[in-house]
Order: sequence, then C-alpha cells, then structure tokens
Amino acid sequence: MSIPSFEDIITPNDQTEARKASLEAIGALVGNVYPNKFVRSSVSGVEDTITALKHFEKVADIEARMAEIKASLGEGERPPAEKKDALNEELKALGTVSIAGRLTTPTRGNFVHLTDGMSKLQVYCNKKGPLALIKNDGDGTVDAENGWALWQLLDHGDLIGVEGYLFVTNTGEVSVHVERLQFLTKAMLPMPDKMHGIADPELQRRFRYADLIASTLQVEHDGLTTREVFERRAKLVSGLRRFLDDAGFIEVETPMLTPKATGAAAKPFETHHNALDIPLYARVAPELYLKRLVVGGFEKVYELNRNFRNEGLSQRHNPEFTMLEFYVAYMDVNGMMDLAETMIKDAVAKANDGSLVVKYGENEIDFGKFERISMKAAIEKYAPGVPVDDLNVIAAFDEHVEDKLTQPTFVIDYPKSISPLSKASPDDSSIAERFELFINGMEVANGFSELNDPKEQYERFVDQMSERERGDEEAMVLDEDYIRALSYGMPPAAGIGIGIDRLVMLLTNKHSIRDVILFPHMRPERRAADDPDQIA
RNA sequence: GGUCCGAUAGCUCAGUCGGUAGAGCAAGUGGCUUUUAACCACUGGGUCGCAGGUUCGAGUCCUGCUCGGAUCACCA
Repeated sequence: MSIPSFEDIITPNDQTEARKASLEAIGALVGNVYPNKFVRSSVSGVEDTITALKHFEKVADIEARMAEIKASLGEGERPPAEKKDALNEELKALGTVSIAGRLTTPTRGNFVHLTDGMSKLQVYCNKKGPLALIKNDGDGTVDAENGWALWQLLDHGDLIGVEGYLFVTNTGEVSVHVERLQFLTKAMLPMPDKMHGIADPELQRRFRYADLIASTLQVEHDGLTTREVFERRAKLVSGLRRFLDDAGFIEVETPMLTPKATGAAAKPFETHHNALDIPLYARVAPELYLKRLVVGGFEKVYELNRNFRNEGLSQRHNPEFTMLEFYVAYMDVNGMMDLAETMIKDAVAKANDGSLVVKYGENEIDFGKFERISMKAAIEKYAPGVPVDDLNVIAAFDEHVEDKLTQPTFVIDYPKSISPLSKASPDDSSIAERFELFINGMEVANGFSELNDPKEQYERFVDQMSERERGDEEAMVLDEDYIRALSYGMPPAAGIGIGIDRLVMLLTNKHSIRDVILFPHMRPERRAADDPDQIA
C-alpha cells in the first residue's frame, strides 16, 4: 500500500495548472497566499458577514426604497440619478465595510458577487482606481498600485476580503465599491457548473463540500438547495430540543459503545477493546440506558444522537441514523401519543416557516391532524377481506397497509409477541400498549408503555434468546444489568423513538435518506493505483 | 444478493445505421469596463469507466468486471 502523491489526489489538468500559475503570480504581489485571518468590520453592529449586512436594518431599508423606485419604472428603465445619489449619500455615511467571501463568478468585468454561503453581495472594482491591495505580510502593508493586477488574477471560487463603501448601482443593486482588496485563499479546483451545480447524486454525496458550494453558486435549482436542506434539518433538531428543554426534560448522553447490543431488533456493528480485551458493539438503541435513568429519578429524559445498525442500505436506511428517544415517568402510551403529536407539530412549524403542510412528491402531508387506528382496524380499512389472525397480522399490515398511510397516523395495538419491551394492554394480554407513527408509508416513530415488571421483562428476554437460538439474528439479547435496574423499581413510564432523518426527508421533499445526511456511507473511492487491472 | 438503467472534456450534456470526438459553461490570449446565468473574437482541452471479444473499422454491437442510481429481497 503506497502513500498516494499529491498529484494522485489532485490530478493536474489545464484548470489546476491555470490556477497554480495564478497562485504563483498572486504570491509575487501579496506575499503569503494563505494568510491567517481577515478582520471583518461591524458596521451592522455585529461582525459583517455578508448575511449580516444583507439583514442590517439600514441596508435593508435602502434596498426596500430602491425596490419602490424601481417598481415605478418601466421595463429596462434605470432609476433616476438624483434619487440614486440620495441613497448613496446615506450608504456612504455608514463608512468603510470590510467583508470576505468566495467569488461566485470569474472576475472578467468589474462586478462580481461574493458569497458567505448563505447570501451574496455584489462588489465593484474600477480599473481606473483608486484600487489598492493589502499585502499578506502581517503588517497589512498597502500597495496602492497593484489592486487591479490582483483583481485580474483572481479565479472563480477564490476567497478574498474587500474594504470599501456601500453604494447602489445604476440598476439599483446595493454593492461594495472596493478600495482595498486582500487575497485570502485560492480555489485550486474549478467550481461546479453554475447552472446545474453537481447533478450526479454520487458526486453530490461524495464531494458534499463542493455540493454545498454549488448551493450558493447555482443560478437555478428545483426545490431546496443542499444548503437549505441542512439548514432546515438544523431548525427541526433545535426546535425539538427547545420543546423538550422547555418541557422540563434533561438531555443525556449514554454509551455508544456497549458490551451488549440490545434495546432494538437489529444486527450490530462489532468492535474490540484492546485494553479490556472484550468485544464491544456500536449501540443499536439507547433505550435500556435511558430507562435505567428513569429508574434513577430522571423522570423526563431524552437523548438525540446516532444509532448504528449493521443492515442493508436503502432509500430509508443508513447504517448510522439519528434518533430522538425520550421517556416520561407516570405517563402511558396515550399520553405519549399526545405529547409526541404536540412536539412534532411544534418542531415542524419551526422548521417549515410556520406551516404544518408540506409537499412531498405528489402528496401533500398535513401535520395538522394525526389519525389513530388499531393495526387490525387498519387492515380491515385498507385491505378489506384479508384474513387477520394473530399469526399473520404483522405480515398483512406490512404488505397491505403500510404504504397507504400517507397522512400522519398512529397505528396502535401491536401484538405483544413482537414488542418485548412494552407493557401489555390492561384489556387484552396479547396486545402491547404500543404505537408506531407512519407518514408517507414510512415508519417515523415507535413508542410504548414501558414494561417495568423485572420478572416479566426477564421472561420476555428469555423468549427472545430462544428466538435467537432458532436463528433470528435480530432477536434481543438478555441484559442482566437492566433486569437489576428494573428491580429497583421503575415508575410507570412511556417512551418513544423518533427517526430524525426520516422526518427531515418529509420536511425537505427528499426521497433518499442519503440526501438528508451530510456524509452518508458510500463505498470507498478506489484510486487507479490500487486497482490491479490498471497497473501495467 | 436478483432485475433494470447509467458512466463521453474540470462541470452539465449531445453523439443518427458501426465509418475523422461535439456543444454550452469553466479555462487560456486579446478587447471591453455600472454589469445582473451566459459581453465580443480567437485558442487549448478526451485512455469515450476498466478488461477482453466480433469487425477492414467500435463511444456505438457482444461478454466479464468496477462504480453509481432505481427497484425487489433482506431490514424498522
């Protein structure tokens, strides 16, 4: 196994060679081509990122007034000079702004947009000057002669800092008139296609950084940009956290590496701890740890983090996925459905601009109302005539019902036999007090009244172990310590696990889980040098 | 793992019946310099995923492989 050369990784071509030549020429002008910092101004009261400036009251006001002026004009007509000049006086009074960003277009003309990833701001350089460059010599030495020379050496995608004053152009766009230009970092690779971005889903996922750059460079796109997908994901996650924190929950972190992979029916990833010389398993669920904490007196507790399951990949399955699990003491399954519904509505509204309705493919999903239906009633409703008995109820449900549950639906009354951690219904001992939430045919959440009788839990584990011996690799493993914990007395409690990635898919109209995970698992890249077929 | 589809310039894509490898963007040179995705002119850029086969001749047809996507199976 040889160490790849730099050229193995960044294969030279006409594009990289041109950028390398540009970088050398820039170095001759500015010195260090990888300076350590650029101090942005704070005209807007906070550090002037491009986004902060765009949202700055004064700038927004000028833009609004210019929009009004433009609205009164005919097609192609330009704003009258005296009105423009008046706005420019106001902008100039703000003084010098210093902003930094990535060039969204080549510097062919005098105008180019800089982006901070979220917003764009136009900057203007005049060949006739005055246009200086700031050297990267640590002292900020100003070279009054070579600003334009530097400008001409810049490439699409380079990162620069500019100092100048704000003004509105003849066409009415707020821009920065650059007086001093500082080179910050070179983009050695060409930018993605400005019209289409990165179209190949493999490359989007493998080169997520470039896909994210494309989000802000791209001129047109259908639906949300990749950047917007992950902004929405962040809003959902923070919305869920805020809801739970405000409701008095405590957030905890329980082990990711566990001596037993249990708490869910799934195949684990196995690893080995050298010092202890024991096998460890990446957790398949935090469930049993969280309930130990309920025993310990954390009556409202949640964990929002990754689970790992060593199973096939699909549009809806990634080997690691994010789950929100929480438990509430003294609550039963019905209380949990109420709570989950309230929480999901709250978080969806926060992430979806206040609306509870989302478009998903051909469907419109309304988070405003959640149906509740028993598993058997659902089969009778969606697959009338299909015989239902305790043996085939799950198979019949999977086959005939699941994909018909488009609107948010709590399916209740699961067979106890497939719910080894949940309490039986007081009315029917073969039924578990359990629900699953389905939206668009996808299982989004799973919850139940938690079994807290240590003896019965032990027996359920023993049943699971005999399932394992019959070859069911996913049957749960007995956890002796959990039985001990329950023996201290766990209050009656309800718990739930919510698949965050799937919820994000619904909110972003994405049909593959890999589009809502920044770095989904892919087969490793193969270099030509590793490929025996390609070695001459 | 099965089936189907795909892989052509840095990016997005065309390539007809098997007959000299194409466009737009990006890049280079020169011009222009208050523009709103693409200003004007010229130029360079290809192991057509990899390997083999059929053929006088393969981007195109056949076989195998690699990678990806869709779908089924498996799986929450």
